This record gives sequence, structure tokens and C-alpha cells, in this order.
Amino acid sequence: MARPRQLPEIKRRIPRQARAGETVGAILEAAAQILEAGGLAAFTTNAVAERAGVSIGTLYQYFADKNALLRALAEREMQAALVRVAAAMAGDGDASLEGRVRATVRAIISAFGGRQRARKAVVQAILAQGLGIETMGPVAAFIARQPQTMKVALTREQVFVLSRAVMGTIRAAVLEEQPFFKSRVFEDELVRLALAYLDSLKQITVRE
Amino acid sequence: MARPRQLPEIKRRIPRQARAGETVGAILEAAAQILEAGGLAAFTTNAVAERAGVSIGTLYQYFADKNALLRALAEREMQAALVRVAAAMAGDGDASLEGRVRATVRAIISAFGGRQRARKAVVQAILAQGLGIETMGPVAAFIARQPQTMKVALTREQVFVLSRAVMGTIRAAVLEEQPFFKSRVFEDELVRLALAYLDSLKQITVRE
Amino acid sequence: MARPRQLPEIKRRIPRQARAGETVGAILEAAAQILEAGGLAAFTTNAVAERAGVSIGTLYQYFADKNALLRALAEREMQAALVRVAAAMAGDGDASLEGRVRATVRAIISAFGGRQRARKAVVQAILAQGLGIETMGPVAAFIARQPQTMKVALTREQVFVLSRAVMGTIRAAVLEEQPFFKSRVFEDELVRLALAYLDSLKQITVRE
Amino acid sequence: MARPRQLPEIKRRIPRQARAGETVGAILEAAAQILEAGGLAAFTTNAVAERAGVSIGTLYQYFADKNALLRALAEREMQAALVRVAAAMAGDGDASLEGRVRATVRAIISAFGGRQRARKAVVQAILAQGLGIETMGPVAAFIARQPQTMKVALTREQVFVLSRAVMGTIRAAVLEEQPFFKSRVFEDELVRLALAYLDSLKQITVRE
DNA sequence: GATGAATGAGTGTTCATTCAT
DNA sequence: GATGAATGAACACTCATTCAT
Repeated sequence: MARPRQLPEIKRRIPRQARAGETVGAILEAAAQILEAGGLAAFTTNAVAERAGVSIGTLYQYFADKNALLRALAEREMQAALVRVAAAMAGDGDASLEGRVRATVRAIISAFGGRQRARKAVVQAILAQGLGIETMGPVAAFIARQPQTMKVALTREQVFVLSRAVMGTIRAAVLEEQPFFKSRVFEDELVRLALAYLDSLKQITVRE
Repeated sequence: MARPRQLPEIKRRIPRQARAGETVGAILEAAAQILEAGGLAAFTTNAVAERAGVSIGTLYQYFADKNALLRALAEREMQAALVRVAAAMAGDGDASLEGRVRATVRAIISAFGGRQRARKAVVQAILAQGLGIETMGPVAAFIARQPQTMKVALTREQVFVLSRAVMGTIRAAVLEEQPFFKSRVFEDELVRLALAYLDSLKQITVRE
Repeated sequence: MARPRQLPEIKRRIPRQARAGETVGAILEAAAQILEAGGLAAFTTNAVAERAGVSIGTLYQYFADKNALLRALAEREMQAALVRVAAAMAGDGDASLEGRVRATVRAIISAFGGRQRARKAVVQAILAQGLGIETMGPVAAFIARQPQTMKVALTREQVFVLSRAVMGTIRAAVLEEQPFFKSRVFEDELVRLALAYLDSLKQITVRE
Repeated sequence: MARPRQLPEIKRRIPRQARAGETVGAILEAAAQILEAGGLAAFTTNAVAERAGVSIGTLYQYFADKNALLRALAEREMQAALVRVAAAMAGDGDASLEGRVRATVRAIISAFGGRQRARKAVVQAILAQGLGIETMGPVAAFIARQPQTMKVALTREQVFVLSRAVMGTIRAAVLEEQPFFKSRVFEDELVRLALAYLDSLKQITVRE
């Protein structure tokens, strides 16, 4: 009959017992599965709770509302993507620009490879919340940092264009479910795109 | 969006009278306004009907369901974008590759410039319906056609990368509401991106 | 996922068809019955809709929320009480002060006589909404007007004490479900209370 | 408030240790504070437990359910009011009828003076439980006893009218949050009301 | 063709209460 | 005795859609 509002907080309760940690994990995993199986339309708090094997009340003990759950999921997914990218780069001996660009592109593609639908839904949901790509920030920032190892100083517009062109193309391939998504050919073209753009910047920079 | 499923048909009734045509137009315009003002959350069939000044029953006389309305709106917007792109190219004397690329980029940007929120919402909604960019196909196809005027034959992956890189970056700027969205600098970088990629293809093609 | 707020309005839709008018009446009647039968605890919007024989959606087509329904009910009840009081006075030939006071007291008591529980619940609910007795204002104002026919000018505190003493006592009898509620003896004491207070005011006024 | 019914018992466990006594006290104080700060809407068992610094489980160790907590609170408040009334009378040398009536009225008013919101909420809640004024009984009984020191024997209806008229008027002032609530003028009128009524009874009694 | 009253499945969310630890 | 994670019935409310008029 009345609802006092609070500031948006992702988690309502910090789990202090071991059991609680498992519960949160189960809920997030269930959320990802629901999203994967039925997209955003099937993503209801009741459905998530049921699949997680917990009561709806328990879900709300850890997540303030539906959006908080979505945000937490997005963060988890993005964190995982970041780890993959970093790992891919660390394990690669090829320190050339192309080597690094390729490793990054590949890591992002493979990060989007599993559970495409879930990721798609998460992306959509995040956008719908108006949170923009900021939530995906870590990955974008990571991409943005790479050119700094070159002698080229990028403007913010150039960083934006480079990172969004690569990620936007990958995202389009995911969303459109393109068959060549994981092919070597596609990867090659993305690498070419990034290198060509960086190369054109270097020439200009040198020229001036 | 709930209820019994039927074959997806955009329009339930083809308007044959002038009055009916006006009604459809009014509904679509109302839909765009609602979307612009309140985003997807405010986009309810009742709200659209009310703003259009028709009864909810009348709305359903022309649109099978909410999604059909959204699809029709997307088509209208895309058609308009296409007209702008074509017009921009026709009116420009600069027939060089850069001239054409720039005109295209500018047309797309300006197409997204008005009613950003509405367009954002439409894009989200279209994606949510799983229709992918196919609905945006005409524009993508248009972009894809341009390189053919060069001596370069593009593979489908290359067409995809080129078109999605440009559109994806623009879309990201829209969705993230970047301040430099309509700046000349941003436009320059997009042009550079496209030209650099095309240039890298030419070299390779020539080489082989 | 989001809820735009609106100003509190009692009715959401003004019924324009005959059918709608009946529906509103049925809903209010059902609300009164539910309240009468089970008190505030049983008063759920779903229960009211079901008893009214309409869908929950229809209820919300006419009442913005649960409180709006309660407010509408309170107004209806208070209006009815007012009519009874006015009618009681008009039909009585005894124009003496005691005659008028007695008629008023009797009308109020009998107004509270039917559907006591419903009235009790309405009163509680109105108070819980923080609307205070203002909603019951018409009756209180009516009471307040009576002494003006005497030669006594009452201060606002005196009007308050007189009206609330009478109504408060009656209300207490209702809420406590006192057995003597409708007895002549109880009525006599209320009349005595009002007359004694008025009399004490007159003496003072005269004196000064 | 839902769930299986049991016999109404206020306290589930009688605290025998000092620590337990403090716990009960802390819970009641927390309950009063919550009520004062946020009204009945904010009064949840979890909120009370949290503010009291005990776990929800502990709260339920001492109070069978939410209503029991409310009842205990009402009793505590009423007891405190009673003490004030008694103290006010004992310390007053003016043993005249008016002196005693005035002291009583003043004590009740001041009892309602602090933490008005909490008291208002308690009153509402008690009424909502259908417990009526019986819980407030001690005070009413106390009031009722006063006239016995006179030579007037009151009927139960007269006791009821006298006590409820005074308390009802004060309660109305609290609930309506009247600005003159603590003014001398208001107190005067209440005293006048009580004396006038008592006086009218004496005359009648004497006459017959 | 148009209307708009009516529908009702479905959603997010709360909170009193229990019980294993 | 104390804890707090878990429960789940219950509720208010929305909105796409239908169909009698």
C-alpha cells in the first residue's frame, strides 16, 4: 500500500554463512540458464528462484530487485570475459602488435562464444536499464589500453571508434547469430580492421 | 505479447481508404513519440492508441499485436534512413570513394540524430524480438553495395565487418549517448576507419 | 520494472457508458460487503473484484489503487450519513435546541447502525491513510453549524470539542461494540452531554 | 499476522534473567522508535529486531507474533499514561472536583504529547486488532472512578459517555494533529465539557 | 469501421514466521 | 538462548488483447 524507496544497491544482504554464498551462486547460475534458454522474456524472478531451487523470498534476500540481479549477472559475465582476455594475452609469446590484437579479438570472440543467448539477453537488459556499456567498461577499457603500447596517442574519439568497431561487430555477429562467428576468416577480418585503423592513425601522426 | 500465437503478420488490415491511411500514420507517429518520450517502458498499446487519438480497438484493427506495431515502426524508420542516405549521395558531386563514404556515414549519423530515444528503443525492441538486423537490412545492404563501385570484390565476411563496424560504432555512440556523437571529429574517424579497412583490402586483393 | 508515479486521483476512468456506471456501483457495494464481513484484513482488491463479479483489471480501470477505492467508499458512506442527518432534521417538527440536537445524535447513531463493521473498517482505513477526519468533514461541519442557530458564537476549539466529543463517543461505542449502542439511554446521555456543554457556554457568554 | 493461529499470549517466554529483561526492553523501545519514525507501514518485525540490535529469532523468542508485540507496547504506553495521571493527581493540592478533573485531563494530554506518531500508530493498531479500548481500559477505569468521590452514582452508560467523550476528543485531536492540541484553551474546554456533564447529572440526581 | 469496457494471466515484491545450526 | 538464512503465501497492480455494441 506504500513502498518506501531506497537507493539502488545490488545486493541487499551480504552473505555471512557458507550456505548463503552457495545460494547466491545458485541464483546467478539459474539466472544465466534461464536467460540462455528463453531469453529476456522468460527471465522472471519467480522462474529464476525456481530453477535455483530456492524460494522467491530467498532471491530477494540477496538481490534488491530484478534489475539488481541482472546487473550482478552482467558484472560476473564481464569479469569472466576480462579474465579470458588477460589470460589470452599473458600466455601468448607473440608480443607484436598484430599478435596482441589477434589475441584480444580471439579472447573476446570466445568469451561471447559460450551461452550466446544469455550474453545477448544480458547486453539487452543492461542497455534497457540505460546503464550503457559502462557496465561493460572493463573490457572496453582494456581494449583502449592496448594501443598505448604503440607510439600512437589516441584521442578519446579514436579509442571509442576502435573499441566499439571491434566489439560492435562481434556483438552484431552474436546478435544476428552469424554462422561464421567463430571462423578464422571472421577473426582475420577483425584483426585487419583494427590494424588498418591503427596504421592509418600512425601515418597521420607521423606526418604531422 | 502473451495470449494465443498466430502467424506473424504485420498488418491485419490493409487500409484502402484515405482515412485509414491517416489512422495508420497517426498511430505510427504516436508510437514514435511515446518511445521518444518515455522509452520502451512507456510503450504500451493503450498509451499509443490514446496519443494517436484512436481507440485501442482501432489500433488492433491495423496491427495484429504490439510487436507488429514495433516492426512497422522499425521499417518506417529504416526506410526514412535509406532515403536520407540515397539523397545525400545523389546530391553530392564528390564521386570519389572518400566522398561517397563520408556522405553515407553522415547520412546514417543524421538519421540517428533525430529522435534518438525512439530509435534506440526500436533497435532494442527489434533485437528483443530476435529479428536481428535483418529488419535493418536495407541500410546494411546499401552500405554493402558501395564498395562494388570499386574494383574490390568483398567476401560476405568483409561486407559484414565493414558495415557492422560503422553501424555498430554509431549505434554504440547513440546508446551510450556520447557527447561527440554529431561532431565532425567523430565523423572523420568513422570515415578513416572505413577507408583504412577498404584500403587494406585493396592492397591484399592486388597482391594476390 | 519501473513505475511512473501519478498524482493521487480517486477515479482513473470516468465511466461513459451505462454498463460502466453499474460496474462502479457493484465494486463499491462489494467493497462494503467485504469490509462488513471480514474487516480490513479481508479487504483485498482481488477479493473485492471477485465479489463484485468483475475482473481485477476492471476494478483498476475505475480505481487507481486500493486506497482510492477506500476513499471513494468513505465518501459514499459519509455522504449517506449526511443525508440521513439532514433528513432527520427536516422531518422533525421540534425546532427546539434539544429537539435538533437529539435528531442529530439519533441520525448519527443510526447512520453508524447499519454495517457497523464496514464503517469501522472505513474509519480505520481513512485514519491509516493519514487523511484524518477531514474526509468525514461534511458531517463534522454539519454538526458545527447547528449551534449557530443559537445565540452562542463558538470558537474553533469549542466546535472541535463539541463535535468530537459526540462523534468520538459514538465511534467508541461502535468500535467497542457496546451493547447499549442503540439504546434510548445512551442517546439520552449523548444529548445531555451536548446540551450541558452548550449550556455552560451560554452562561459564560452571557456573563461576559 | 498470517499463518497458523494459536491462543493469544502476549509473551512466549517470561524473561527471568536481567539480560533477557533488557532484551525485551530494547525490543519495545525499538518498536516505539520505528512507529514514531515511520508509522505503522514501517513497523515490520524484521525492522524492529534490527533496530533493537537482536536477531529476528530472538524477537520471536519473547513475542509470539507481531500483534503480541503491539499489544505489549500498548500496555507499556498505557501503564506509563496511568502513572502520569496518578502522579499528577497525587501531587496536586487542589482536591476540588475541577482541580481533579483538570489534573486528569492535563495528564492524559501530556501522556499523548510525546511520541505522538507512535501512540497514534499503537491506537490504530490496537483498534485494527479489534481489541477496542479495553486495552486502554486502565485509563478509562481510572477516569470512571473519579466521579465516585462525588455524591453522584453514575450508570455504566454515563461512565462510558464521560470517559469516551474526553478521551475521544483528545484522541481526535491527536489523530487530526490539531495545532491547539497542547494549548490551555483546549484544556479549558475539555474541563468545561466534563464538569458541565457531571453538573447536569448532579442536578438530575438531586431532583429525583 | 470504430469504440472502449472488460478480461485475467502474469509479474515483482513483501514480510511474518520457522528451524537448523 | 541466540542467530539469520530460508520460506512461500499473499498482494497490489499492469497491460496486451477481445468482443459486444
